[in-house]
Amino acid sequence: MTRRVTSGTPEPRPALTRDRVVRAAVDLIERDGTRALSMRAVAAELGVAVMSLYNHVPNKAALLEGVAEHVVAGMDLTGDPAEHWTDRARALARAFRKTAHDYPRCMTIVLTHKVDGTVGLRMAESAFAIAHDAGFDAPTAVRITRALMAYTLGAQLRDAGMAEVLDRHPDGLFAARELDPTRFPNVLAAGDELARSDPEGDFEFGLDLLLGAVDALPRQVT
Amino acid sequence: MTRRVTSGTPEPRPALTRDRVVRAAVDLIERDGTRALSMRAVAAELGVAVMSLYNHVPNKAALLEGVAEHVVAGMDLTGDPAEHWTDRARALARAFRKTAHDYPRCMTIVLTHKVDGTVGLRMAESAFAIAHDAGFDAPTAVRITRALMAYTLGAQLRDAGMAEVLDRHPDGLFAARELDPTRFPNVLAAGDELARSDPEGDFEFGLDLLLGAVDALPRQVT
DNA sequence: GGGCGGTTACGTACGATGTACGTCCGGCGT
DNA sequence: ACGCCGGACGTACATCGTACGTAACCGCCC
Repeated sequence: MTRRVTSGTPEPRPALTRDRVVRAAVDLIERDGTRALSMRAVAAELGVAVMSLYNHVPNKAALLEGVAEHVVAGMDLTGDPAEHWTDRARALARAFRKTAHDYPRCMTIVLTHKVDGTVGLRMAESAFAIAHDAGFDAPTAVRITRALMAYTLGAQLRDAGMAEVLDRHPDGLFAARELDPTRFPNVLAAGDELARSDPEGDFEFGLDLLLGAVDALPRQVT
Repeated sequence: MTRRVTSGTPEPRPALTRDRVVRAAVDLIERDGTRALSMRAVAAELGVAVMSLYNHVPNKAALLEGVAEHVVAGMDLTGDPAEHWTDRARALARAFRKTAHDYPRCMTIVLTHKVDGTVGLRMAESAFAIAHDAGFDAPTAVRITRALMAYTLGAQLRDAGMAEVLDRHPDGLFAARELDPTRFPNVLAAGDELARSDPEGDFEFGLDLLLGAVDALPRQVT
């Protein structure tokens, strides 16, 4: 069926590679959703037999892990050390948000599978460097980094869930449901204010609060 | 094989119910992990044929949804309105953390499947009531609520990932890996400080920062 | 009491999925 | 020249979710 590569005849098949497998998985996830990711689908995407994938990826879990790593590896974490540290932290968070915007479906993989490992290490390194340059001692810098990451991760998780729900019920969130006014007086009072969707604004609001509070913390005695 | 309930013979089978199905799923998840949850396993847990479950649950996704709802429904969200609003918010966040501690594996289901819907509504209602009582106008209260929920969710997500990684590599996080000192100078400098695991302390640290910052915000003109 | 319709438990069966295993082939070292 | 080894492939199987048809049981009306 499929011919092999021979020296004389240039083949359009560019040799299977772990990177190509991962990349195909990323494309497939972004196009058809995570639910549609199967080894067979990835193989079809590459025009390859299913079992050939296992020469480059031990199993599906590892493939997911590879997807997560690939996505975070694409983040631009470089910042200007001359800027105020809060601006550097903001830039870091926004870099995360940018790739979350570029790879929305893969990002949920990242959130659920790989808060740890080499993935988190890249972000942790950058964040920790910033906190350290800001003058905090190591224990405080660790806590600061963790708080900022928690907030950033959580905001992303919320936005992802919100987006998923929005395209499942294109009309407002509360149009379909009947809310018991005695159990939910405040959300009903808030009304369409809760339905308003401004993920970036919401994110920046909380980020400003958090960064402001951190910046007001006492520094290490030097 | 299995006899039916007849009026004369009292059977130990207490009638299949959606609630019993969901409860069995919760137990199974907490005992054997989310990976082990299958319709067949749930049926076996209840001593029931597989297809009988579908009389009470339309499909597996709905069962997961039921699990999430069950877990959040068990949260004690009652607070003392007389307390300072920041303490009420703290109590709310701690209530979430408590059920996260009681149902660690189910909580990841909640995080990934149900940030929205009735689940979130209960927390949103309580949180929004607190923010409203604190004197903020509706738009600000919404943003405050979202920021606090983002932080809480993110912290929980991080802790879950951390816990999972810790029991996969019982020895330290960095013992196994070789870290490139040129790429990760700061995390290496931090050393075992990063390996320290104090989820509650970390969580309270960030929560205090966030709540303090929010409390310093200007209130609605009344 | 005796059908009887609706509800619920059940068994069978099918398509899809992850992957273990054996085979085969092309290029490279000797 | 020849063996060998890594990678591509096909087959096969266990397991999954669930569509469908069947049968047992309930309460009800005559």
